[in-house]
Amino acid sequence: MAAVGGPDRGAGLSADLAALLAGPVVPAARGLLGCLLHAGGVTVRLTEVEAYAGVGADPASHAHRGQTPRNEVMFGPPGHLYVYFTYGMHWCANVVCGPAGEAAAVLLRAGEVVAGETLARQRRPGARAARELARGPARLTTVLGIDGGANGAYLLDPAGPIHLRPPTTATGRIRSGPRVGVANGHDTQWRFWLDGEPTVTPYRRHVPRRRAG
DNA sequence: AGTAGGATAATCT
DNA sequence: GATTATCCTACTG
Repeated sequence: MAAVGGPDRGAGLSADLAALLAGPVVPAARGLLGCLLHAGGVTVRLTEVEAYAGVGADPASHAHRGQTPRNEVMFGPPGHLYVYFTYGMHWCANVVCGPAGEAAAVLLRAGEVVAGETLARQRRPGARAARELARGPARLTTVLGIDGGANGAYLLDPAGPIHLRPPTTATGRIRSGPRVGVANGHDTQWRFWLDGEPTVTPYRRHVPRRRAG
């Protein structure tokens, strides 16, 4: 799919962000690129995201088979954080999109640490280059100190402990491709990233894990 | 550079 | 009981 969209000049207002998140998930995902997510004393500029649709529409979505205790937040109003635990050790964070009742969300895959780098490095002792700090969905939550306790947090209150702000600088060109690591729906090119950003993760296809023994 | 395997537990069937 | 929207280490070249 060809890259679409030019530079987004001028920082939008928080009201614009709320309207964006209340709309369809794909434009919302694109609009989240370049936004600043602040949590735990660290600020990250989002460089890579993935869109997930609601019930029945997207086999890769956690909401595909309907509401469960885990994905409950996805069914609520937009602008909240959906956090889930996976692979026995990793937390991943999503921004809920669309009107309440429609369970769409945008997975935050990677970002650039723009503030609080000292704290970020303390949380990720193994990281060497700065670009590695929040390069990957579980790394991003680690750097921000996000875990299950942040599930459901409202992101559009600038005074909140975890909040999202519109871009302060022009965002670059947006590119798109297949989503990373999903078992189904890999034909849908719902991964979006900022062209040329070093913090974007390399694409990896889903590889089924064979059980031991 | 790229690939392979292990870690480790909530969630859903 | 199988699967998982991942990451790290170790190995090969």
